Amino acid sequence: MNSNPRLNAILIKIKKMGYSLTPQRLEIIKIISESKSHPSATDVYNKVKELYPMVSLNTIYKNLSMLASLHEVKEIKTMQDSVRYDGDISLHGHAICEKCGKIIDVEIDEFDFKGFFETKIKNKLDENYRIRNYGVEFYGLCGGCGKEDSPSKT
Amino acid sequence: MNSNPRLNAILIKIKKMGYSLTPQRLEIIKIISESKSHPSATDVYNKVKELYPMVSLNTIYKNLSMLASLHEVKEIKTMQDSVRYDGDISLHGHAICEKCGKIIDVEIDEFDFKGFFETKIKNKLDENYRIRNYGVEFYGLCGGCGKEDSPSKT
DNA sequence: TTATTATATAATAATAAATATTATATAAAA
DNA sequence: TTTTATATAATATTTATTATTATATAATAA
Repeated sequence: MNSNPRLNAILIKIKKMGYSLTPQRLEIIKIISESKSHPSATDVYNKVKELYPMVSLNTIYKNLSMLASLHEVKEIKTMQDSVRYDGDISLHGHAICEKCGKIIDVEIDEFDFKGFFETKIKNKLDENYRIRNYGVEFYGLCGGCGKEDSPSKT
Repeated sequence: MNSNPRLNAILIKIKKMGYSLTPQRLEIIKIISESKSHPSATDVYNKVKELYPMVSLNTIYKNLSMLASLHEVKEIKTMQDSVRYDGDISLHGHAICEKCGKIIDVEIDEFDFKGFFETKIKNKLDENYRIRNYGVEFYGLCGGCGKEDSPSKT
C-alpha cells in the first residue's frame, strides 16, 4: 500500500467500518497520520485546501470527529484555544506551552503507566466504570517562551 | 475565621495579592471551595444568583479566571462541553463520564506520581521547560451510564 | 468632608469554535 | 436507468467565552 503504517491502519479501519474513502477524506487522513505538530481543525483545513480549494471546514470537523470516534485520532483539549488532533494514538502524554500553543509529545513508559493505572486508578473507580481514553497533560512554558519572561528574582 | 481550610487559604491569597473581597467574589469562592461536583461557570452563576440575582455571568468568568491564574482553582477541559472548575487543587486526576458529564476525583498517590514525573517526564523535556500545571484524565462511561448501553456480544 | 483614583460589577455586544441544516454531488445498489 | 445512501459544500445557528462600556463601590488624597 504505502510506507506509513498509521495511514494503513486507518484506511483498513475505514474500510472495515464500511465508510467510503473519498479524496477529501483520504487527504485528511494522510495529513493527520503524517503530522507531528498536533494540528487544529483549521490547520488541517488549510492544508486540505491546497489540494481541494472548495473543501469546507465542516468536512474537516466531520472527518476528524469520525476518526476520533473510531479512536484513530486523539483529541487534545488545550487551555487557551481550539481542540488539537493527534494521529499518534500510542501511549504518550503532552506538554502544552500556554504561550505559543506548541504541543510536545511526552514519552510515557508503558510498563510504568500500566502499573500506575492498574494498581492506583482502576480499583479506585466503580467496577462498572468503563474507561475508553486517557489524557496526560503538562501545561507550562516551553524553552523558547520561558526565556522571554523576566527571570524570577527569588 | 471558619471551618473550611480551602476557603481560608483562598481568602488569604486574595488579601495577599491585594484584591478586594466583594460580596459576589466571596460567594463565588465559597461555592467553589465547598463544591465537590466540579461545576461549570454557568453552574456557579446559577448558585450565586440565588443570593445575588443581578450578578452577571461575566463576573463569574472574571473571578474564576482570576482564581485559576492564582492557582487556587483548577480548570478541567472536558471532551464535550464547557470548562469545569475544581476548588480542590491537591494532587488528583479525574474520571470524566462522556455521557452524563459527571466528573469523579481519582486519587493519585503523591509518591507514585512524583516518581513517575521526576524520572519519566521531567528529563524528557527541554531543561528550560517550566511546567506550571498538570492534568490526568480518564474518559469513559461511569457506572450508571455504562449499564444503559447494550452489553457487548464478544 | 469632598474630590480623585482604582477596581469590581452589570449589561450588552462581539468573537470564534463547533455543530446543524439544507442542497448538491457522488457513488453504490437495485 | 432509477433508486438509495452517503459525503461534501455552503450557509446558518448555537453556545461558551471574551471584550466593551457604563455604573457602582471602595480606597485614598486633598
